Amino acid sequence: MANIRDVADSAGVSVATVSRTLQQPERVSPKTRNKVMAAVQAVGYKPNLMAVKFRSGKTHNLVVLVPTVANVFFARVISGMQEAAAELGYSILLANTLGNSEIESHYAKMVSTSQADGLIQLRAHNPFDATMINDNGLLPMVNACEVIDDGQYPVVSLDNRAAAKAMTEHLISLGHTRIAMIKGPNSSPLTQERLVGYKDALAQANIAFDESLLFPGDFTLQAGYNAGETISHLESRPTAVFCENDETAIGAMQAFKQANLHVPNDISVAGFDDIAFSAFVDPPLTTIAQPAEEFGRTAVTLLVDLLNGKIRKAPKVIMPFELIVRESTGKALG
Amino acid sequence: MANIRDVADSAGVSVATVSRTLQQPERVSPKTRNKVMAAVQAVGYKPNLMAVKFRSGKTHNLVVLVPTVANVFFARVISGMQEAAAELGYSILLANTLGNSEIESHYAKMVSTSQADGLIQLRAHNPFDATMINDNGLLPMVNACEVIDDGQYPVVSLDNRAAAKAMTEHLISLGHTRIAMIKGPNSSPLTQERLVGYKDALAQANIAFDESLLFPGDFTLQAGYNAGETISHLESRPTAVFCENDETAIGAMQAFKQANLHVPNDISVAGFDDIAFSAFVDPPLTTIAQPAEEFGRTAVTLLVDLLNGKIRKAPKVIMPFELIVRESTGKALG
DNA sequence: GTGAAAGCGCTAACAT
DNA sequence: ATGTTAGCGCTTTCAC
Repeated sequence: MANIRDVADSAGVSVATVSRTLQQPERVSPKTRNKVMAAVQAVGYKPNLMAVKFRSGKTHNLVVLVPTVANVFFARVISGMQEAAAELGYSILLANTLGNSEIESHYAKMVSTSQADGLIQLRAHNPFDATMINDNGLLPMVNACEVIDDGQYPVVSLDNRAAAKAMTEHLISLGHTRIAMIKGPNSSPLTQERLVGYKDALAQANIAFDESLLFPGDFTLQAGYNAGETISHLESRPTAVFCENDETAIGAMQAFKQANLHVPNDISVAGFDDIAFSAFVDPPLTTIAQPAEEFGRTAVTLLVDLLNGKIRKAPKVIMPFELIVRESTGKALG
Repeated sequence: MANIRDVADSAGVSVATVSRTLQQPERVSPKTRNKVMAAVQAVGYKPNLMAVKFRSGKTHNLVVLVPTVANVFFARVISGMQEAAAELGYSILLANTLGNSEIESHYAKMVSTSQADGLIQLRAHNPFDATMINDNGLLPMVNACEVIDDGQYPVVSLDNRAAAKAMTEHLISLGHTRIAMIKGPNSSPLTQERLVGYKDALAQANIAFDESLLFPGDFTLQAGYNAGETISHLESRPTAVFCENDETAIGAMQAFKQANLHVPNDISVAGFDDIAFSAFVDPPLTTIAQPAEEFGRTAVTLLVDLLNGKIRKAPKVIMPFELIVRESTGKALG
């Protein structure tokens, strides 16, 4: 592989001039600039960016920790990140962590070992341990989607409480009073916040909160199906089910159908996220739309600002949500 | 940040000894080894891996070109890649190319500029252009899932022809003779091969091939819906539809339902890929299961072998498929 | 405007 | 078993 010295020799200039021509062309006379460019072509020079990154101390790599890329919502977030990163001249190092702290730790180490400039975490968990903390204390990280809101790191999140309240209000406005909730893992702050929003709406409508209407889940189709089956066989069945994501809702709907329950006549079902599939299931799913791609774009932009020292203290960005009413929710009958 | 020299000074040894202790501990006496490890702790040393990669000429990064991470099947492939890469000590640089040659080219350049050791392409398109070819000619690449089979690069694929034939035979065995096909983009070799398999099965059963039974698509839910709508309104409707992926099939089923067509009584629907959603739609989808994660693992393993010179000429790996019969396909009625 | 030269942090001969 | 030393390819003062 031709290196910068070969170009210099071929052009009859010094390596410094070649470097300048490539980095700050305006500081080189047009004449030598042409000579250099010709030499670059002639020897087929391609800069060794590993050397550049090493020398400059900037890798222009960003590590992204995703609980699972197989989640359609995260896939959209990642798309947004890719776009923003490309525009800003950064590359994304994607880590599929499966929520495993060890895997997270492994990738987080890339920041402390100068392989990446910063990190984006999509889970409410600090991936850095004591050995990774650098001299200044905090490593550059942005926390998005599911966040730890302790003011240490910039955060991009949804007002999950308000969104859950909006959905619950929608259900209540249709006459439902026994509204079940299929939840995410209790370890997830998302779940906590949404539960509060759900209770807010109940309280506002003077409906007593009933703990027995809460069902466990983990954001998967299967978990939704399992909860749906349980709910189908309940003696005093709720008339509506609010699921914490669309996969869960789709799984639950499937269970209801197999139990010969009609959605929404026998039971209304609502989801969260508005993934593409939700518009194409039968009946189309009522859900909360989140600007997934925007989440990604914002997280990257924030991280790059952080790296460039353009941010004083950890900002907190709240993204907007939208209630999407489709046909899986209807009036409470009977 | 403490560097290797600081550790050496602190331990009272040379930098070479520190390097050896970290890379090949067996070549250092236990006594100095302990001294060095203590010093590493004391000064909080974290090796600058950018320097290591630069110096060693091996980045241990692999670029992966994915048409879209939002595709559930690719998400599974990526999961498999992550796993294998982690085991082999490599990191994945994921590029969401949206099938755009310029974006592909941008990321492919990472290989020729020493930012990554090799590349995995999931689309039938050579991402390298003339400026990227290195002295030896070919850059290290493995082509998986949708492949260009010209013998230049290692390939991991499915026997799409046989799989499509198997599915068509299944439909024929149920008594169907008018079997429509909702296709992928014509530019995709996948589509060509599957069409051949479909024709194979028809010919074998002495059913005339009818070009008017072919409908365009692009692997999305929406395309499936559109084709499904068209098919619903046909005067002489096919009794079965073979879709080139599950998203397309799910979109089509939705259109059939809205046209009051019952699946499978009025029309059978089959997909391809066996994504998670397919078992949770109504009715559950008959499809072809592909070992997605294995695709990813195999591609990574092959690429690493290639990088280590363990491969002479481009191997061709054919992954197994499995026909999954669920309830979306049934006997041809009437 | 251009060149000479010093290193970034590390590995790998080569010596001892 | 350990130390010395020469770079890897590039950027960046500091001279001229």
